[in-house]
Order: sequence, then C-alpha cells, then structure tokens
Amino acid sequence: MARRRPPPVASGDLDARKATILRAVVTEHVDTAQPVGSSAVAAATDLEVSPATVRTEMVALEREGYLAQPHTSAGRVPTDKGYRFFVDHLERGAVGAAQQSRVRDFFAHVRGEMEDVLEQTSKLLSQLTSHTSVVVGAGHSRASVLSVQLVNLDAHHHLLVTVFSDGTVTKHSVMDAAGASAPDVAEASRQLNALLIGTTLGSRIQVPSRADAVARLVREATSALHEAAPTIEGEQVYIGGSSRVAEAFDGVETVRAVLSILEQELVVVSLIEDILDADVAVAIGSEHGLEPLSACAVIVAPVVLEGETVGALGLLGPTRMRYREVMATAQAVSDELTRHFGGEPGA
Amino acid sequence: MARRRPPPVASGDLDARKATILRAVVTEHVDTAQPVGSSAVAAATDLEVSPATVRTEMVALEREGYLAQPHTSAGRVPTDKGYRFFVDHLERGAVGAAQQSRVRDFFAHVRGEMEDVLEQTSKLLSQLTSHTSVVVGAGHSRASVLSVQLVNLDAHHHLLVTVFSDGTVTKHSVMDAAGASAPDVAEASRQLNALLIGTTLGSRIQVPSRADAVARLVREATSALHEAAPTIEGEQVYIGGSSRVAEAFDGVETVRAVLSILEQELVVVSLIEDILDADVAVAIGSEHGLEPLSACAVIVAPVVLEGETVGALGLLGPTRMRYREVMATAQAVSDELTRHFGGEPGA
DNA sequence: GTTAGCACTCAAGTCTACCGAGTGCCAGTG
DNA sequence: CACTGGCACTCGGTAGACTTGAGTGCTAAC
Repeated sequence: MARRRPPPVASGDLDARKATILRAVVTEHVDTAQPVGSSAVAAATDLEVSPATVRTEMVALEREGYLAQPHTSAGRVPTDKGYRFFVDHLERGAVGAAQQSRVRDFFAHVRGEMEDVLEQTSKLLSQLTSHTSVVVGAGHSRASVLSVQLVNLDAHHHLLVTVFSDGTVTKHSVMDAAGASAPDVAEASRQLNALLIGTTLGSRIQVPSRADAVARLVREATSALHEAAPTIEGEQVYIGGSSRVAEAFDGVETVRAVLSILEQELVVVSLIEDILDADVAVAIGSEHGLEPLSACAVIVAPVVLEGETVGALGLLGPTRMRYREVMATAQAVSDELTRHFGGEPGA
Repeated sequence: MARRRPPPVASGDLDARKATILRAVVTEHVDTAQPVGSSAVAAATDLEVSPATVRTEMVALEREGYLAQPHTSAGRVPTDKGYRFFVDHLERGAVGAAQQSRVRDFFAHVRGEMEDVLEQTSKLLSQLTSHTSVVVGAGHSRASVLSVQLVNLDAHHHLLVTVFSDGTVTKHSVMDAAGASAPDVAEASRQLNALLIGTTLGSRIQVPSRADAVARLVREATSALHEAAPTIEGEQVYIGGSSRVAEAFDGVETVRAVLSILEQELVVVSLIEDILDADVAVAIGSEHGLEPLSACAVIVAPVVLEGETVGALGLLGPTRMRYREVMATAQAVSDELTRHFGGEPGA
C-alpha cells in the first residue's frame, strides 16, 4: 500500500511496472488461452499492488496498443505489438536438458544424405515444439559442376546426370529424335564434361554448332541443364507436423488457410527468406504481411556454414506460443545442424 | 407386421425400389449434408409413391444396415454399408468435357522428370476434385543399374551416383577415412561399373577383398548402395491439397487425425497398396481398417505400364462424396498418366 | 500514487416454451 | 394386400427471459 517512487529502470519504452504487467498478461494468456484479468495479474506478479492499480496500467497499455479487450467486461489479451515487446525483451532462455539431449542424440544417430537429414530434422523440430516446422535447404546456385554424365536410356532418350560441388545431384531428360549410337553418346558425355566441369549454373557456355549427332546431343544436354536452372536452384522445402496446425487454431477456416499457404512451397520459402533478411528471429501476426497467417507467429533460425547461409529452419504456431522455449529449441537445433554439416561435409 | 414375400427384381440383395430409395438418400445427403426425410426422397425419385410408403421402406433399409438415423425425429443418413451399395451399383459415369479437356491440356503441357510430373499430377487431382490427393510412384526394386559413377567431393568424401533403367537416379555418400587419390577413385568407378551394370538392387555382388584403396572404395560403395536398398525401393509419395481436409470435416479433431495419417508416408503407401491389392477402387469408412480415417472414403486407381503396376493415385475425402464424378476423374487422370508415360518412356 | 468500493457491462449458462421436420402406427381404400 | 392419408408423438433447434459472475471504469478516500 505505502507509496514509493516509481522504479526508474525503463525497459524499452515501457516503464518497468508496465513491462512486468505486460509480461504477466502474455505468460498467463499463453498458459490459459483466456483473457487475463487485473486480479490474475496482481496475483501472478511480485509487484504487490492491488488489482485496481493494475487496471489503470492496463488501460494505459491498451491505449498504447499492447493489449486489447475482446469485449468490455472481459480481461485483456496481448496484441501483436504486445507479443512483439514480449519477445524483444525476452532474456534468452536455455533449452531444457531433456530436449538438449534429444537433439544431441538425434544428430548423433542420423545418417544419410543432406536431403534425408533435413527431412528428419523437420520431424524432430515439430515433435520437440508441438508446432509445424519448415526446413529449407538453400539452392545450389553458386555450386559448381563436379561431373556430368550422359546415360543412354533407349534409342531416343538419354539422361543427363549432373553432380555439383555441394553434393547435390540433378537429372534431366535429353531427347534426340534422330537417334545416336552408343559411342556418340559416350563422346558427347566426354565433351560435356570438358565443357561444364567447374562452371556454375549461371555461366554461359560455348556450345559446338556442328550438325553431327554428338554436337546435337551436347547442345540438347546443355540447354536442358540451363533451361531448368531456375527450378533446380529452387530450395528444397521440408514441412513437418502439418497436423499441428489443426491443434493450434480452432477455427476450421483458419486451419484451412494456413494449410493452404503451407502447400505453396514458393510462398513458404520467400516467407522464411524475408524474415531471415529482415534479420529478425520472429515474425508475429501480420508482421510478415501474409494475411492468412495473421494468427500465426513464425520463428526462424538460419543454418550458417562457413559464413554462408545454406538453409534455415522455421517454426509456425499460433501467436499464443511459448516463445522462450520454442526459440531456444530452434536455436539449439540450428546449432547442431550447423555442427553436423560443418563436421562432415557432403555427408 | 404382416409378412409378404419380397418383390422379385433384386439389384444386389435389395429390390429395385429399395435401391432407388437408397440411391436417392445418398445423392440427396451428398448434396445437402443433411439427414434426408421420406418426403424429400418421394419428391426426388420417380417412384410416384407417398412419403408413407417410402418410410416403410426406409425402416427396412435401416434394419438391414444401409441407413441410420441420427436421432428419432430426424431423416436418414447412409451408413458405410449404404455408400458401399451405392458405389457397387453405380453405372460408370464419364467425366465432363471441361474436366476432360483440362486433364488433356495438363498432360499436353506438362514437362520434366517423372517425379515432377507425379507431383504436378497430385496438384491437378486435388484441384479437379476438391479433395486431397495422393500419388504414389512405385519403387524401382526391379529396375537394373544402367550406370554408376563415383565422384570425388573431397579427400575423404565421395558420392556414388547410380542411374537405373527406369530413369531414376540415386546418390550415396561414401566415406573413406584413409583417403584415396583421384586415379584411385576413377579406377574404383570403372570397376563399380563393371560390377554393377545390369544388376538389380536385390542381387548379391562379389566384391574384391583386397586391401588397397581401390578395393576399399569399391566395397564401401557397394555396401552403401545395398544397405540403403530398402529405403530407395521405397515409393515416392506426393500429396496434394492437404488443406482440403479442413474443408471436408468440421470436427477439428478429425482434421488433425487425418492430417496426422497423411504425414506418415509409409502408412499412406500401404493403405493405397492394400486397397489396390484387394482390387477395389474405393474404400469407404472403416473398410480399410485405419481407425482415424473412418470418416473418409479413399478412391484408388492404378497406373499400369506394360502390364505392370508402376504407381497409383488416390483421392481422399469424406464418405459424403460425389463418388461418380471423383471416380471418373481418377480414372481419366490414371488413363492419361499411363498414356503419358507409355508414349514417351523416361521423359 | 494507490486503493477500496461500487455501479455497470456483457458473455455464457440455464430454463422455458415452442416450432416444425420427421417419424411410426393405423385404419381405410382401390 | 400394397398403398395412402391421417394423426399422435418425438426431439433437435431456436428464441426469449433470467441469472450469474468475471471483469471493468470511475471515484472518493487514504
């Protein structure tokens, strides 16, 4: 009851008490999924003030846009701005021992190609967090060609198999209506190797203009490779736990909208990249500009290898989310993933 | 109460009038999503009987398990058995001209590798039917090796790239702690070719037991290939329109359960294969034994190439589904898909 | 500045009544 | 004897009236 001066330290542009109250509203609301009333806040904090005092502060917080009231006689709910403040002033939490060891364990035992690992990782992430996860493996636009090979399927069909320096492999059909002999194909394969090894997909190649079968094959093959370039560069996307979407939102329409977005890989990739570019770890509500995801928060962590961002992982859940835990998990997995690939390149 | 003999003409084990009534209930219920009353049936059919008569028949149909009543004073709803009768006695419908041309158009313009085509096809299917689609590409367990190549990534890492006769390409990491020179790798690659070309994944290979670098590489590579065999054989699965699940069911829990099943590729594949094996085109409700899908119907069509089932496509929706249209679409797409791959192998 | 007190608001729950779609049964009819 | 019209009955759904209670905003007092 007795009055002392307001505690000086301001956190952001909110005085300490407002910040405490806002934090309490967020944590409480995340727990209960219900609007939070002034007395609940008073009880949850160590401010030792009466609900009435909390109420005045909450009015201010609402006026400043951090809180909202579903209706007059209900408690308060955090707005996107409120969540934003919350995560911006979150002290970095460590991930629990159990989780930590589960992540370690996973990466100790996971085997197989990069693609498989990333897919498994997306499953791991969604299991750990109970949210939908997205793992993006960067395209290999800057990777150079290590080897190409033209393989004979039948008289008129060949397959161009290309191996890149980042360990990815692509294939392209090459059709040849006129037909070519096996030695011709072998010779074309040899010439393609000479032509393409060391180049990247962006670079332009000098192709032979002769009219013989070998030259024709070489031309066909290189054009198949370069025409498809934009698509191959395309990142791989792995989505884990999409069923979690149905748990996160109770409006069927919201579920449908979110799932619908997740189906569009291009949209998902650019969403993740945008958040990554903006150098934020979290996009809350409508911050990312995708209207159907305005009820979601997206947490992103990059996977950096040798100073280069080679991928990213994302977690998508309702704005009402345990940011601390989920962010810590994302960080932990991202770290381990980096270590995993840093330790054994190409595997 | 009075007992008379059942009217002669039976369609299946139902007399003609009961069948008509059952059909009417199904079509009406599919349209309206509401229980169907006797007068609605009387109006919808050309039986020219009064609702009262329809009612007596419906009582019989209910007793025999074709219809059910949500509650005493409601209309009737088809049971799984009712739907089963309906689809079993469905005259094969043709797909509409608009759809037909859309399918044609799709396959006329689609380009790229088999994998891409299948993925696109799953999207097409879900767009055409408004249901979730599954496209399964059979594994290449019986395909033989056309070519293998060992590519040097760095001192201790190599990549085994294998091309199969069905046009699929796999890659496997091969580690070599001791290190090998570039000529060694080339030599190993040559030997692997000699060893593996023409074999299938099942066949056992005689590997050299010498201790030199080349032999070591050859051993490592073959074992990598064969260890992974069960996984590579694994079919590819493409799921399209998973957001449709949210439209089909209004219980959030059902949506979650169905999505959860769809996430498990193995389960999906074996579901489709089971239905295919049982030689039925449709599994309704609990017929397939997957409890979480008991509110679903699954329509399956095989993709047959040269007498061999090389894949399948499935459509998953609520039991309350337009079977005629959806089955016709599945058939049409399956046909075109067969033609597409039959016409231009490997492309 | 803080608080207790109080009047006020409003979603949610309960109760009642009622409507109407649909049924099952039965007696009458061609 | 199959069909029908008539009728009493059932029961989900809706609407309105009332109550409850959580939570608020305001204000006067400390």
